[in-house]
Amino acid sequence: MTASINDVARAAGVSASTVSRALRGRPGVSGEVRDRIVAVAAQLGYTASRSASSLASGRTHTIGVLVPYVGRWFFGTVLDAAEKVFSAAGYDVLLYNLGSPETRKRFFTRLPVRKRVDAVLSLLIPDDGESAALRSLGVPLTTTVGGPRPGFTVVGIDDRAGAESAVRHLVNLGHRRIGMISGASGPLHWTTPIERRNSYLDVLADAGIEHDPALEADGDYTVEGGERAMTELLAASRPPTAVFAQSDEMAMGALRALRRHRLKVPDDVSVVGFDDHELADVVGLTTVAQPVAEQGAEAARLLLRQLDEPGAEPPGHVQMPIRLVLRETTAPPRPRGPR
Amino acid sequence: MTASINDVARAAGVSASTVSRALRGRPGVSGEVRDRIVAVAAQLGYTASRSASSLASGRTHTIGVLVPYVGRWFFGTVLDAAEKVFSAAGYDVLLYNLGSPETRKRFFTRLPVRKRVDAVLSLLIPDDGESAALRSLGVPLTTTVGGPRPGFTVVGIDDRAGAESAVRHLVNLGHRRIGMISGASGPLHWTTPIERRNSYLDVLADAGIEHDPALEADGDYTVEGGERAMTELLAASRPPTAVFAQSDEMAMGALRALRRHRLKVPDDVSVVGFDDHELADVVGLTTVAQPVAEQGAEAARLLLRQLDEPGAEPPGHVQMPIRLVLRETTAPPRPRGPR
DNA sequence: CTGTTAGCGCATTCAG
DNA sequence: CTGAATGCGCTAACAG
Repeated sequence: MTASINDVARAAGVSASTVSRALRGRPGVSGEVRDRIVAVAAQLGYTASRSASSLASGRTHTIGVLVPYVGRWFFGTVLDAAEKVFSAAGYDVLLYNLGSPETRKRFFTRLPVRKRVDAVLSLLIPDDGESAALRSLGVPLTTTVGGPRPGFTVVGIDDRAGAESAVRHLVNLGHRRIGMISGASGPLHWTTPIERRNSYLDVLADAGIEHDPALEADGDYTVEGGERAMTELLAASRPPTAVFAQSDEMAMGALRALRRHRLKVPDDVSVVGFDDHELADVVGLTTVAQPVAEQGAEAARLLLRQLDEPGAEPPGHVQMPIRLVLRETTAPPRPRGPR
Repeated sequence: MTASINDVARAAGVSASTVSRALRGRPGVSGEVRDRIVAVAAQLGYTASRSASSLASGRTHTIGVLVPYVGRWFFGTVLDAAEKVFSAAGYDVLLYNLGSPETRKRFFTRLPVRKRVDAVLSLLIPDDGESAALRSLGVPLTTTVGGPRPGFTVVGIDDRAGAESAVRHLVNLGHRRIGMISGASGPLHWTTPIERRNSYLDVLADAGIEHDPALEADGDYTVEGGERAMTELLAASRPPTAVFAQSDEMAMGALRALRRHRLKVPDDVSVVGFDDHELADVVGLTTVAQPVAEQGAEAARLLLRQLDEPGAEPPGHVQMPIRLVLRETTAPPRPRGPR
């Protein structure tokens, strides 16, 4: 079997406690003894068992990260950045991929992170029951999505301002029939699509444009969904001349649908997305950029700070900047004439 | 604090051992008592501490997953699928994002998974030293990349056949100046780019086409790298009329470079990628499709099987099918005339 | 500065 | 079928 702390203690001619202290850099060990212990440990390939040390100390040096879809660009990017911060600080990451309602439900009823993590970073928005479950863990909680929540530190963006800049851009170009592809049927309690929709409605109202329900479709936050939604919109009696997609993935699906219908972008239809996906530039997509990796990194940092300073009051809500990136999928509507 | 096994035992009027047996579905507990214990545990919100149970039993119910870049589509997709299989079987996932040489080195010297996982799934190719370190863990090992390795079960694709189908497709279209964008400067011991390059050379030789080193460039497996590489190729004295990119992300970067140079695809230059990225269809990219999520799921299943049947000899190497997907970025070269 | 003594919470003998 | 003891490997409190 692999070496235990007692093996190291014996080999170094000291007690187990001294080994423990020495290896964790705690004070109370003379330099000479410490060096010897470190050398012996290295030579034996000793690593402390996290299970045992967690059990004894109550600290796990592990962060639980909850993600709806690791395969999705947005979440993968946030996770990547957050993991780097955690691992640099000596923390391991326990990953929970909670995309389907069943896995999600199972997670929150069994709560496998109990007694297993020092903190939780949630990339999904917990509903009230789920929030309560998480709070019952008694560890710091942070999320990168949705609005402020009691008991959570949230790092996010101003969704309303982002959506507003997108829709206003289309209005300013002269569009009057502006469609929207939303991501409404996503996870429960996902307020993002609602916020973005509200902005959309506000801008239309502000511009004196009457809202047409036939110009809204659900794209489920996926490429395929975006394609379906765009196809739906094109089937309307008076199709839109511009579309705001609530995510770049849906916008790309919309582009695909438009291409299949032999419609030119932006000549026939303008499209604006949201996220600034790494491939948005490849397809020339105009979009609302948000600092995705930075949100993950910042959320991780805030969580670590709470671990370091248990007393301090954590920040409730941090907002990162967004900005509209103009590319080639938006232009003024066709002068007039029949489509 | 949160309930312990003794709290449950006391509340149910039984001993801790009975609680342990009942909750884990072990035989030796009467139905009536079992029901009572389950009810009490649920009511108290009891979950066994993984640390304690690992320490006592030696089993962690945790899988370590090593990933070079979680943010990349390929790895995110593999991870997503693998995690679902693991969690469905009751295993948690400890994620290690080992993109940079430093984090990678630290991981393999400190080996934080020691005594912490029941098995390891590596989405990166360990070099010899790293392989030895992993083998020293004494747990089943599986990887989804690279060729067969002693001590590992590997689930992958036939890289040579994949690259061959891509390059042969270009040759069959009539191209003679065929460039390649490879991903050579990736992680150490990453044999994939080498295999694919060998195929490229073989097909050229087979078609009687002389290999021109000026037609090869390194794209680092990223969109930006692909763009840079394509720009390089276009600067050659006799630029290629077709390009094989070793990944879709690099192919998309190449498309961007071509667009910036006002070159038409496929009229001026044909492009074929590798992977069948979820957005390949959006940009109409011809590519070699590989079953990405399936590889993750299959690798996870094989690992679980080894955990269930410790005696059985694990399969050494499983190959998944690839296929060429024809879209709109490939066509015969321009008839003749000056470019 | 160092060693000794107790658990951390659970799974696993072994008795009964 | 059930309970009492024992120890997993480590850290923390206490002595010295």
